[in-house]
Amino acid sequence: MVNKKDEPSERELEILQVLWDLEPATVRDIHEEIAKKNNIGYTTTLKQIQRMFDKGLVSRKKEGKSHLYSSKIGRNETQNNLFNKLLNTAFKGSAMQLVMHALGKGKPSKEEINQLRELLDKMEGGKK
Amino acid sequence: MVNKKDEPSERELEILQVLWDLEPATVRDIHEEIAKKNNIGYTTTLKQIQRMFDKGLVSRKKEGKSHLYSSKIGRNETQNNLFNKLLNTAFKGSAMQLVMHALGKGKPSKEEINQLRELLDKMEGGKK
DNA sequence: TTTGACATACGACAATTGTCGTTTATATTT
DNA sequence: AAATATAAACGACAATTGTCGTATGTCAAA
Repeated sequence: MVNKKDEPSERELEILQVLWDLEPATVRDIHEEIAKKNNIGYTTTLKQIQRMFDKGLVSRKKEGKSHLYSSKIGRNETQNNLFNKLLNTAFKGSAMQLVMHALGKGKPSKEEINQLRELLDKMEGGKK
Repeated sequence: MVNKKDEPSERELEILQVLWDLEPATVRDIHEEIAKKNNIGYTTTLKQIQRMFDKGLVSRKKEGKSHLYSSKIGRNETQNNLFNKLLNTAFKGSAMQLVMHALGKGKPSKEEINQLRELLDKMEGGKK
């Protein structure tokens, strides 16, 4: 079981996001959240979640007549995977370039800028 | 009618990367580059590129018996799209969080750190 | 001009994804 | 218990993607 490379699809990602905030949650919970931004039916969400269960992306536990779902992969782990993918596919592996890009886009507040400076200081300190 | 999104697929991205470096390039050129990392046949790459042409992702021009392809979307534009997607799907829109993440991963050299400091200074300046 | 060697065109097929409609099971309310 | 409301299970279907195999077109050497 080396590289299972189980990347969640677009919609699965959306569901995971909701789950990370609400878990454990019912399909209804999740669907209502998803439906705020997407005009899709309940059974569509249900199906997606069931497939995610089949794939092992989420776990569940019976509760009354419904199920309570939880994610089996963490937000952080997923961030890592997706980040690395982006890094390698579009930024040729240059994290610096990505950082620059990110800074260029999001306009950090003064506070955040200082926060970043601190981080830089810390990095420099702990190195060499 | 499932999805009419205009984002390159995984393999298409790979092809675009090669194109951005080599364009204009023949299918053979591209394939040989792709084949260094993937064990796939020539016609597979050809098919992908043809589909990309049909979708308008690349342009081409006849040259002898083959075609010379060029990308119709830029590297930067694509970086932007993918970056934004990542930002919104996995990082809840927090560019700062993403920056931190990136810094945590790719150990910047001292020079790069200083380069970043400069960028921060500049940003702060232009922000009153 | 016939023959290779390539390039493109075309069509197929399985897996994945997004989306539903329909049926079945189960809890809740009369 | 019968009726009602919900949730889950199933099964379909079309589009997309990754992968090829085969057929066809074409340029250039024998």
